[in-house]
Amino acid sequence: MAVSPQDPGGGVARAEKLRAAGLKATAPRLTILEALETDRRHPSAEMIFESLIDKSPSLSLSTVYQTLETFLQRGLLRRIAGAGGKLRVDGTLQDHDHAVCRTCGAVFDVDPDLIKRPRPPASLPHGLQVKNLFVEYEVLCSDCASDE
Amino acid sequence: MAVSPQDPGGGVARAEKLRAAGLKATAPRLTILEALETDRRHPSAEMIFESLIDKSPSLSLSTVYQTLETFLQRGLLRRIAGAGGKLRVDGTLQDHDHAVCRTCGAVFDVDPDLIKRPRPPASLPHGLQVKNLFVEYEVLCSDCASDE
DNA sequence: TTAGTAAATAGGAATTATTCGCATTTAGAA
DNA sequence: TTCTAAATGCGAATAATTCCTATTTACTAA
Ligand SMILES: [Mn+2]
Ligand SMILES: [Mn+2]
Ligand SMILES: [Zn+2]
Ligand SMILES: [Zn+2]
Repeated sequence: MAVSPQDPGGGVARAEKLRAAGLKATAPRLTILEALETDRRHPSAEMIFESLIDKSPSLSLSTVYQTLETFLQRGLLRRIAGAGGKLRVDGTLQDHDHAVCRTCGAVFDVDPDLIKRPRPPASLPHGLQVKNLFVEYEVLCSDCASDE
Repeated sequence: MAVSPQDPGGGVARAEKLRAAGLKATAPRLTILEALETDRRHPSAEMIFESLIDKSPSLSLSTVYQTLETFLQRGLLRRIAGAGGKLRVDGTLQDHDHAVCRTCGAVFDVDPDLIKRPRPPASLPHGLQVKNLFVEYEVLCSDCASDE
């Protein structure tokens, strides 16, 4: 993560991050992790694949899917419900919310301090254990606002 | 909606509801609307189709999809992002939140008064017009909590 | 170093969810 | 009743994701 003179590009740090999560530091995982750290689009699996295929011609889309799933399970990543329900991911683990354009599905980051977020109860009726509370804004982005 | 002695089953009221929304009161729409009023599962298109196919053997799945889309556009319905992002719908327009089991995808209603919901700003940076604010609980349901 | 081994990958096939195209039917208007 | 735009049913098409499995690879421990 931190880029030092001894580790240009942060590759060693990434490898350690993977091992710390109990994962082998393989080439596909390292490239995907790097993409996640730099890609601010809240990309889909396909978007990640497309962004890497030139540099890593042997990468396969199904590896991207698998890797994202693995990363999600290890908490290296969070999933966003993009418009239409397709998988979008966010490599930024810092606390923040999302705004999704109801028309084009674009995802925007929202400062979490913009609203005072409610503190969720630890459990709900029917024995539901609360793991997380999400706040999502349904918005109309400026592009989509024009033609409507 | 109201079931009177003059309208057993509420069929006439439903037909009026459709016409009031500018839609033809067709047989598929009437059955789907009824299903939506009574099905508390937050069903998918397929679930609705399955629940109706015996009573309406000529109903087609693509009509269910189309009808849901139409109802969504007219505000007769709301869409929920079920687990994995598949389409789930909620015929209950009353204000309430949802809890989605991270493991099995089951959807539960949550009393909106459980937390004090933040009031969203009318707009966000980048010219985003806020249309709606959703609060969603990510939970572990009691079934899924046992085997984990 | 050098095997040995379990884990991970590539690539294609399969599955699932959803959408599309179009010929036929139908609700509601006239 | 007749007419017509709108809605439906059906199958084909597409898109997203998952599955299968032979091959490769990262780490282990000798
Ligand atoms: Mn984000
Ligand atoms: Mn509900
Ligand atoms: Zn937009
Ligand atoms: Zn569950």
